[in-house]
Amino acid sequence: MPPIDQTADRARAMLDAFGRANVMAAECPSRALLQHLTSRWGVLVMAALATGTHRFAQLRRRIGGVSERMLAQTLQQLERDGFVHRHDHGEVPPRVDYALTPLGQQAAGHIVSLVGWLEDSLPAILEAQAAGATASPDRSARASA
Amino acid sequence: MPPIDQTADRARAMLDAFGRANVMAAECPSRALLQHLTSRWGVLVMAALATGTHRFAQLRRRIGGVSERMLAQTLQQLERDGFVHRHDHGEVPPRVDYALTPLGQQAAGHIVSLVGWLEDSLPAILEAQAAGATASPDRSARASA
DNA sequence: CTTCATACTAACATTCATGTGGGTACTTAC
DNA sequence: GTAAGTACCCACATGAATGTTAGTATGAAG
Repeated sequence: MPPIDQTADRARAMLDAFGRANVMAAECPSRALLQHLTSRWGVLVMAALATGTHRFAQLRRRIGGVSERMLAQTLQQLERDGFVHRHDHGEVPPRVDYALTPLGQQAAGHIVSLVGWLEDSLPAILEAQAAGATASPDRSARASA
Repeated sequence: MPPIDQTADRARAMLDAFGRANVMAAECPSRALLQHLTSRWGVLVMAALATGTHRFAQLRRRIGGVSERMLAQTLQQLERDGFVHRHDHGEVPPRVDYALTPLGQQAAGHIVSLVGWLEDSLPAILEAQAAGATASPDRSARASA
């Protein structure tokens, strides 16, 4: 094997830094965006908002396990990225609505399809895990040899 | 507003814990799976493997910024979950191939569509961010009032 | 009058994720 | 002989992520 492989990989990363976005390149802005969308709470917020406008407390109840701090932080992040729109009614007691922007709706579409697939396939996945677990006794093969 | 809203939210989470998977429920197994798939390196590994079988070092070069430790850890996680298949040729020097399982291919499909959309939409997203940043001078509205 | 709810922020504590450096057993290239 | 490549693991250290608690101004419900 010539070093062509390695060189090609590096060249590809370089090229993409220019004209086209590439999440595989660490410095590409798309990498950060992806991480926000796929962050622990980011995915769930996007999925929740995909079903329509929500208020803060409503999201908090909907998404099991989020703390106020994390929800607020995640929403701000997604707002900065342009995926979520925040509408403050300026009333008191506070009333704020969160909704997806057009871009957010597109992103959310892909996210819900992943999440939906996961939920639908859970049984199959758990089966596969169980089957795989019993069929992999070669974990210590190297140590014993 | 009656407390029906809150009760309904809780009831929904409870219900889903039984028959149907729901990522919104913190204890649902699907939540953990989702986090593995959408983890910092998990998404990228899945996306990389979606283009075919790779060797360890090949993945490491492809995915900008991964350390060996994280790549190994991520691959093991995905293998345990049943999304990735590891084939050790048992040769020396070591030679190990990583590929997606059928389930992994399905999951990867959704992931690449998200990633692909992100890469294609990056310009539009950056524009939206810039536009939104200039149009939101009401950050200190509450403090000044 | 007390409590709860709203939508947060700030400070502090902690846990988890991640990076770093070193090591293994062996082969190939220089 | 020396350096590099392979596919990792282990111990240690650090930083980022997350949780916890307290607090704000106000209205509605009990």
